[in-house]
Amino acid sequence: MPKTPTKPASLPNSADPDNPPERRPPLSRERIVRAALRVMDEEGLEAVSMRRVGRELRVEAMSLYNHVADKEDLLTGVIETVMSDFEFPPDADDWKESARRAARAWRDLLKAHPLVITLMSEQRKPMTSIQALRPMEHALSILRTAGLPDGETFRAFRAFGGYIQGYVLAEVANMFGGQEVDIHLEDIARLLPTEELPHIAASLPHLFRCDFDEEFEYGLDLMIRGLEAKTASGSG
Amino acid sequence: MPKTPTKPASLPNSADPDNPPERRPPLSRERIVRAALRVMDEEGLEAVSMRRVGRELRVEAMSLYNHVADKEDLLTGVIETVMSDFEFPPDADDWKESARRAARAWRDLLKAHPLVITLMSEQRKPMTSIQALRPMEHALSILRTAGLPDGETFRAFRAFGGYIQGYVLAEVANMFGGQEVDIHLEDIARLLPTEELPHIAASLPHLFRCDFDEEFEYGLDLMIRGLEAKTASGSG
DNA sequence: CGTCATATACTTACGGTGTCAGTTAGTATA
DNA sequence: TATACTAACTGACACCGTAAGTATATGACG
Repeated sequence: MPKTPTKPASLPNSADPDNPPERRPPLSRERIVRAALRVMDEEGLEAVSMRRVGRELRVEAMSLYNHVADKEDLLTGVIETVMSDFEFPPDADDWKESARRAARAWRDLLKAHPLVITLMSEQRKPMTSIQALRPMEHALSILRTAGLPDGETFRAFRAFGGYIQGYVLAEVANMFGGQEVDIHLEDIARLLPTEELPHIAASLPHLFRCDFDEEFEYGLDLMIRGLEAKTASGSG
Repeated sequence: MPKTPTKPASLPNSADPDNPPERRPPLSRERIVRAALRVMDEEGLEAVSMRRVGRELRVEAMSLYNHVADKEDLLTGVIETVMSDFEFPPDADDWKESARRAARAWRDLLKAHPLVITLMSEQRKPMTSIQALRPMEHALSILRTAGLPDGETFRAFRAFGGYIQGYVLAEVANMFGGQEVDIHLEDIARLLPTEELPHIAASLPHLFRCDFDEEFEYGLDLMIRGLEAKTASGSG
């Protein structure tokens, strides 16, 4: 008996006296994307399925397709939404300080949703929405004030951007250790061929108890000093 | 008729006169991992399924489980295999040149298998196999010769490593454009709100026709100069 | 009121996924 | 020859993205 509507479920039923209307707010791309982001943050990237997002909104998976083209479109929306949450720090007098602030803000954003970086890595297409481009515009404007020749601004942006993304990726992915994997790393520390990998062995304590904030600043300093040296000595 | 063995298939049949033995080489973790790497390189990350890898080796998916614990283990193996293909460049007299060579080798490796970077981003666990650690050891040994104080070597490694990974990630993921997406980017160039994003608009030509090799060297130079400045002026 | 159009949510179904559990065949040893 | 072991295969389950079709609520217009 496939067609016995035992009850009209409890869906949008405008005239049902006993139970209240119980109208869910209407679906929208915004609500769907936010739900997907929530699921991603709380349960991981693998958990983000159309069915799971639908359940989050108490809706069947196929209903989502009224608002997003497909799953890839949904994930693109997630990236754009995260980008649009970028908090622009106030400009400082010194371009170096402005650059530092922007870099920190960028890192904070990526760390607030550690999986977007994997998402971007999977999508492999440039970000085109205006919200996603605004932080980039901000960064370019700062680098301009560093006195770079016209064609070099974008190079510097790529260099800084690369560093920030790469650093955070290594950080959140636990690529070279970190507090969260201490026990495991201490195990491998025991059976590490110390004579074959002496420098790694020597670095092990720094691998364990590293202050990521401090180390991030260190690399940032490297880039800024390098840029400074370059602008001082003319175009390299 | 589920149980009529019409033929013993053509599996390891030691005594079959008409058709030759046709013995496939025995399965092994190595062969499986290499097959997975091949599928990944040729058909993308999504294509790497147990069934697909099995088909590659003319074997059912479940047979792979005799040699790998699960899919994650297989993918870990892929990463380790790629790492073990790292080609150590000869050391130069100058540590700066050595660092440059190592950085290039690292980038070359990541670009040879552009999807391993996504893979590492997904795995989110440190690399522990000796092959995977050897390139890291090499990098650390170079940075030691730069005259860094003991505790700073690893920081510098993280900074350089972050830059390289991040740059290549942005490069292969087409995050900020590149030749492969020219047409698409030229489209968005037309409808870019130039007055709202002036610096991006000004950078568009560099976004289109950028020389990734050259830009990579630029950022590398930034880091090296920064490190130089730091070692010259004492511990920063 | 009736009726039609539109929008939006639901249902079904297909071929794919990872992998648990059970089966089979070929080989080495007792 | 009997036994044990290894390494392949088979079937099943619960999930996935999504094409195609169906049902219902709402608004427009008579």
